[in-house]
Amino acid sequence: MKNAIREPRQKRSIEKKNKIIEASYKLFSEVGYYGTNTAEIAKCAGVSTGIVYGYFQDKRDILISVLDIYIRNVFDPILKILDNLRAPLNFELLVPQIVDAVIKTHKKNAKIHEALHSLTHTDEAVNKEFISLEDRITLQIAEKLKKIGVEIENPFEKIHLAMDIVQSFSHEYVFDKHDYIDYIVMRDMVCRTIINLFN
Amino acid sequence: MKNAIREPRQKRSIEKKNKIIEASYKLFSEVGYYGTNTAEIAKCAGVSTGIVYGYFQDKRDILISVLDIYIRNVFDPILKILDNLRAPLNFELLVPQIVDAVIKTHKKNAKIHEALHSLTHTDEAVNKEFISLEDRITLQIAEKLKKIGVEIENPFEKIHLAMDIVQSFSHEYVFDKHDYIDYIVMRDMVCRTIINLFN
Amino acid sequence: MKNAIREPRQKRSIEKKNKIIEASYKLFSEVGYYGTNTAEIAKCAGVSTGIVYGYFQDKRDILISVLDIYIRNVFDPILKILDNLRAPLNFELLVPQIVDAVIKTHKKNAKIHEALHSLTHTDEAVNKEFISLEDRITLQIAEKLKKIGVEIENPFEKIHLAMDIVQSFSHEYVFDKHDYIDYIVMRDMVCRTIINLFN
Amino acid sequence: MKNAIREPRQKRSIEKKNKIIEASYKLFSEVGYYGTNTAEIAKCAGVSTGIVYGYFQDKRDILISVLDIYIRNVFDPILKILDNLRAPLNFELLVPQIVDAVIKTHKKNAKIHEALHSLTHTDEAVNKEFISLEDRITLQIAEKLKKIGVEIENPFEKIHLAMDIVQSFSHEYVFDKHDYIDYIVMRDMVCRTIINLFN
DNA sequence: TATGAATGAGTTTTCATTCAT
DNA sequence: TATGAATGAAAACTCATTCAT
Repeated sequence: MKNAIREPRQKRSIEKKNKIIEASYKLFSEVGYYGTNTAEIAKCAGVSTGIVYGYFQDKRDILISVLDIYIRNVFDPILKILDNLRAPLNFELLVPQIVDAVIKTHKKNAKIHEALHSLTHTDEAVNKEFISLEDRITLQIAEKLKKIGVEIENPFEKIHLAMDIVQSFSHEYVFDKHDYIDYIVMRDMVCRTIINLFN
Repeated sequence: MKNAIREPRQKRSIEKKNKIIEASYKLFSEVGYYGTNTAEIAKCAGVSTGIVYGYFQDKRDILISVLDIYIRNVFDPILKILDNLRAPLNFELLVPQIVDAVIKTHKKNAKIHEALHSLTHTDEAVNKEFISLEDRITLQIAEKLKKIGVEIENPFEKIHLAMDIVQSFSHEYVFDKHDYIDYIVMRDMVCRTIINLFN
Repeated sequence: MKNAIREPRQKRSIEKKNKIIEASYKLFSEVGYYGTNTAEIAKCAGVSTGIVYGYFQDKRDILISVLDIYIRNVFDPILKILDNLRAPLNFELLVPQIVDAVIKTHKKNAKIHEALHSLTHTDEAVNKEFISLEDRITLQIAEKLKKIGVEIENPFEKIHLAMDIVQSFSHEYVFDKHDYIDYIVMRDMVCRTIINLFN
Repeated sequence: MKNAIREPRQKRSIEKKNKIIEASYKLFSEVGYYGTNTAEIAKCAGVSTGIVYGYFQDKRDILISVLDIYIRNVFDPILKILDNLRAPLNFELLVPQIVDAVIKTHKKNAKIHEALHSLTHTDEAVNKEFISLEDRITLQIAEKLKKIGVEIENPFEKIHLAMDIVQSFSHEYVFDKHDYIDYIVMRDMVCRTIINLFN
């Protein structure tokens, strides 16, 4: 039972563990996983290097915790939206609301999203977590729609496609990379496209 | 004149440089940039570790060369399609062809795409190269459409959105991550969506 | 008065100190001194890491306590045998008894013996303790023999040699390392050899 | 094929690898395996820390190489003695010669012997190597005796016991630990004991 | 040009010991 | 006395880059 990881129960400890996760979140966002070292994490969290390994097995274990936080940050707003969904659905009103919500979430999480998503290629656990996130979003939306009596042909494919579109658009929108694009126009275009998809 | 990088003129030298790029391409695809070290690159290319620094400033410089190749691999098929474009356009026929072409390209390049794209977050030059690629694709398509007399409202936004959709779908298609998705159904959905966008 | 080590007087304290020693004894036996860390000792003893330093100066100080116990475990059976020694000695009967007793002791202590003895090379105090143990065994046996009127030429050398032989044989016997050796035959050989030494 | 270990072919490289082994041999002898760190090994060998890992997988791999050298240093003199053995054997002359030879070998190797032997407890490979050494010595002696026509009852047990006696005595002799022992007297006693064993 | 051995700063990780509670 | 979280120095090991040949 070497290297037993403290599962902190006391408030102070939990706070310290969270500080380490927050520091890592921040640093991974800014300079990526490979650009961050454990000494910097410790320093940024205001703790010693040693205690980092009191709370986490290794550097990758911190990554997983950061990933957890990220996943929650992304998934929770979606759940909230779904909770408030009532029949009959007015897609004309609903879709823009959702698009704006996703943009808002993405604005807050874009950098850590990039940092974490860039690891899907080389870290199977991270990859799985992202896939699972997509699965959960798709399936929960499908379930909800069915529950409130909205009949859709090929619901999984439609929802998933819509999600992909909103996601990649949000990314474009947030990073505002191309000066020949009018992102307001593009936003409306995205909404229209998705509305058409569901009608 | 320290660190003067040879611009190889002799055939043998050019071949050697290409071998290094190919080896890197392969290794970056398989285990990513950070998972590859220069000794492995040299070994895989069949050259010495030292000579790598005869052809490249540093490891990142190899990355840039690999990126160039990748960009060309992705952009060339698009150029070819554009070259063959003649008015009047039949979107019903054209869009599926393009979608399938992008899928085909993506099948060949998906892994290196991930490896390289994951670096956009931390490497500004890589980031710019990806943005520029999108710019060039969007603008060239727009130009071509104009040239052959196809009038479209908000062409940049439409083309860019279409590109985003096709790209993210191709990624889904190639990695085939979700078992509840019928990717054939989804492909048709993507085509339909894009056709609607342009009509 | 920094680092003042408590000499535990209360019963509970003495018990706690003993628990730490026992835990260390066990762990040193299993994975050696360097393979054991103080956190494990504390955990195995059911105490906090901090209090270990209430009873011991440092990790090495625990080692010394473990060594003390070991020395006692080895020396006491010998004392008991010596106490029961009465003239005239029948070496034919006595030697096998002693050999079997040493084997028995060794069976119980072989692993901790190895763990501790392996430190004689780098820890002078441990080394001295082992030398002193041999000294005391040799001298006490010599004294006893003299006391009961057994005259032996070069008693120290003989006793010491006999002790060495019995010890190294016990080690062989306990670990049973060589399959081409019949350890029963070897045991009789050892007894015979020692009997001859003293006749 | 990460961390490929150089198998040095060039003379300079072999020399460097040997230097590292020699430095380790020296340091392990003086302060033991756990008292030596790789930086010190490198410094003592006059090389960089990095190149140590060019020649060896890890620190333990150096240990194994040191062990190999030690084994050879101990085994070769025995082989030489065996080679020169001719019937009829005069044990009265032969045994003292062997005892002195073993003492001589031990004088040269006692410290590294202790350092390496202390690891048998925690490193199975080291343990096996020591057992194998004893096996080879015992079996080769037995074989040789048979070859030159010397008939012995229970040869393996006798030879092994004799080896144990000589070994533990050599150890005593070299470290000269007990001032009440006359090691010259003890040496004769050892010789006598072994001669009796074989007659 | 080419080799591949060599460098050494930098990284992750461990653990005896201390200290706030 | 007792706790166990916290410290930080030190360890093993890696790898981009250089350099003697």
